[in-house]
Amino acid sequence: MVVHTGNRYGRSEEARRNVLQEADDLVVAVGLEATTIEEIARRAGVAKQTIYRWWRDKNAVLLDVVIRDTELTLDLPDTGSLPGDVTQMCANLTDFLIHDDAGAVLLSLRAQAITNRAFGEVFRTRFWQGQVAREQEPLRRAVGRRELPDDTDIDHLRLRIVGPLYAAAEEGLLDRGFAREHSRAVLAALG
Amino acid sequence: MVVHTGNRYGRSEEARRNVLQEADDLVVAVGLEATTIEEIARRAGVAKQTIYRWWRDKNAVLLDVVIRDTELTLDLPDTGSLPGDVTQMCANLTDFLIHDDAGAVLLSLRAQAITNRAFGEVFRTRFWQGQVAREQEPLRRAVGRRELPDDTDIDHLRLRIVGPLYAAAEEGLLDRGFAREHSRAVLAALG
Amino acid sequence: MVVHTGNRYGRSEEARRNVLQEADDLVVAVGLEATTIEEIARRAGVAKQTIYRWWRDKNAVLLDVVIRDTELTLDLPDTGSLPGDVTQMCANLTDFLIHDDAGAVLLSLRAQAITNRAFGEVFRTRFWQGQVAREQEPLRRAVGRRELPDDTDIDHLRLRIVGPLYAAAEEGLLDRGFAREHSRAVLAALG
Amino acid sequence: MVVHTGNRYGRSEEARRNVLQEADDLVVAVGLEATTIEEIARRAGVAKQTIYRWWRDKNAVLLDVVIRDTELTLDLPDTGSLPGDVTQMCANLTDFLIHDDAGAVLLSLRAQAITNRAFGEVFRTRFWQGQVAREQEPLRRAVGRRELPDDTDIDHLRLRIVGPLYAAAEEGLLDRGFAREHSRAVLAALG
DNA sequence: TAGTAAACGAGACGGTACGTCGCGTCTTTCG
DNA sequence: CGAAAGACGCGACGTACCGTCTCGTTTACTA
Repeated sequence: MVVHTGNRYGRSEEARRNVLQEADDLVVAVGLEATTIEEIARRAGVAKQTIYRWWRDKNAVLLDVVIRDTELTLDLPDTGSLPGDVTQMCANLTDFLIHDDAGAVLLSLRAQAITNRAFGEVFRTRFWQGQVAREQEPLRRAVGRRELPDDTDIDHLRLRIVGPLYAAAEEGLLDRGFAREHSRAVLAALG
Repeated sequence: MVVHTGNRYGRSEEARRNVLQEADDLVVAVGLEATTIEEIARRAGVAKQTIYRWWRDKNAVLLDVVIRDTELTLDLPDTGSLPGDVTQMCANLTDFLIHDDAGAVLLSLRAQAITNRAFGEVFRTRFWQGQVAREQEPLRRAVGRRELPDDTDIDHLRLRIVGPLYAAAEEGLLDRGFAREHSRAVLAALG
Repeated sequence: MVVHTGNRYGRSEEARRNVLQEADDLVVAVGLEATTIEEIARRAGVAKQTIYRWWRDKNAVLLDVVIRDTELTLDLPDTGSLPGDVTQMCANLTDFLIHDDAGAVLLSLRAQAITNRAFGEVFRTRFWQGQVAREQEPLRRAVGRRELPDDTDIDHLRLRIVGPLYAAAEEGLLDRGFAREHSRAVLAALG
Repeated sequence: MVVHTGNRYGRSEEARRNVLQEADDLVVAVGLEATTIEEIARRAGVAKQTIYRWWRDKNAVLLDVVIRDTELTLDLPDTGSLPGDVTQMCANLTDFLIHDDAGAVLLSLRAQAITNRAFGEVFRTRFWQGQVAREQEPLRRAVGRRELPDDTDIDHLRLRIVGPLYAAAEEGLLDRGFAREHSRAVLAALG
């Protein structure tokens, strides 16, 4: 594979990687609002214009960070049963939010989508719809397997599962124990 | 009550009210990030300095908006039983988040507390701790009444109750039906 | 006289003076093209926005430098005769172009008016028309005194007088001797 | 003559011609300052690098435009007498400055040499010294013919002849009538 | 007649300065 | 002495060109 350094045939892979990396680091270090394009550029050893050439703004850069990392982490295998899938999903999401730098970025972007309308639209279209679909998948499969009734309100159930996890993460109360306990409680209620 | 217009005897009540009102309106109209102190001042017919004299920044103004309105709305009476309290709390919170302008501001500030570290600290200290206490109250009372076991993890339960509501509000899926259905499901799981 | 430092009742005199001074110095030091607004601001201890608040751009700043200094220097007294006036005018213009920092700025702006169309328009309207009038004045007076015929082509004569001075200044050939010799030759031709 | 389109054995004649042509046109159309290398390249159908391969910068391109055209136009024949030579020189210079596109470029570069020090040096060395020599030539010949005294200050006389023409051109007052009138007046003064 | 090396088009890159926006501070004058 | 008005220093924004670079193509001579 040929690595381009920036010419008519493609952008610089190195620049792209550095920008994503430093943007991620900065958000983790100082928070999203204090993160600036100029500082990302400075730390990535990249010209500001190189960032603007490929991304609309700071949020778009971070969206790429999240998209890259979530697709690796949050696409979960079919364990064959609803309890297994839900437990797995809670564990995965928890690990991502707590241990992965991109998890912190995700929480920030989810917040940014609320305070910035234009970005909210982009966030939902480019990322959140997919994330919602990922979160619905185990439930749809369970309906297919007759583990859940046909008329199950998928979104409501989905929010009962993940809502507390996001809320706990925002309050700093999320950890693996919380996730374990939570999936147990949710599954008990379904039983 | 004497209304000052700004002199040696105290601040102008009118200015204070206008600022809070216009700040609220602006957040609802254009979102928190697009809301600026200069525009608030312009629309409130108030000098920028008058805002800075009484509030640290934009977020502090909005925090006052939320504090004023939550204390009226979300302090719920003791209905005498856990099911009644939980149902009431979900209904109240839902109404606040959906129908009250200050509810939109609250969602925005909750988001801002994530992206802006310094404000996060203030938000937690000045508002969120109180809100958490309000949300815990029905559960503590239920423990007192022996409706819940002594070793109940209050915070976990609290997040299982309100987490989905906040998450649903952020996704635009929250309405009274959702709240009713949700409190029913949560209570069933506790039964 | 009250010296304002920047408030609703007027701009900061100090800022204005510093900007004009440093702009002048910079042009003399590094040339007009290498002079930047950012460097002027830095050296004047002034915010960039403060410059943009009062001047359209770098050229406008320098135009003010020139206007301020030419009006003091180049408005010449009526000596009572054409030879006296012309000699005086050549001497004054020469001294200004050679010894006054603003003279260097004038030569630069005269050049800038050629390479930048929009500024050319401003330069002619705000300064050069006045300068032309000043240069014509002695000749008009001479016509009034019957020292020159009624049908004298004022502009042509004016350019025969000052054209060589500007050209010599641009080539670095201008000095007091040149000016003295030049006015003598021009007057001899008129005699 | 072989026309190369760009290969190891030489540069592309077509590219060279197009660049000079479009640079010239652009300066005439929008002025020197608004003329950019990128726009020249775009209009000439040439890569930016092709320009930088052969010229240091925009000014160097335009200097070539002027050099090419002045050498054709401004090298004047010996008419045999000072009056003939001076009249001819004024007429030629006037025609060049007014009717030839390269004349507009020359006025711009003469201006640029003032505002940009580095280019000023290049301009003088590569072009202006030669132009000065061309302008001196008729006067030197006249000294040789004893039409002018041995101790004539050539440069001063030269500036008295061409200075008003350049100044008039810059003010938009130059035309053939002005040139004719001017050479007559200058010669009368010498008579 | 295929190989090869220079010039080419295209355009991404690291930079610098631009002109704008909003921040939070300040000073003046008025009521 | 609080308020209106608004200038100020500051810092980040997003843009425009600069001059440099690398890529893959074209083309004229060479072996």
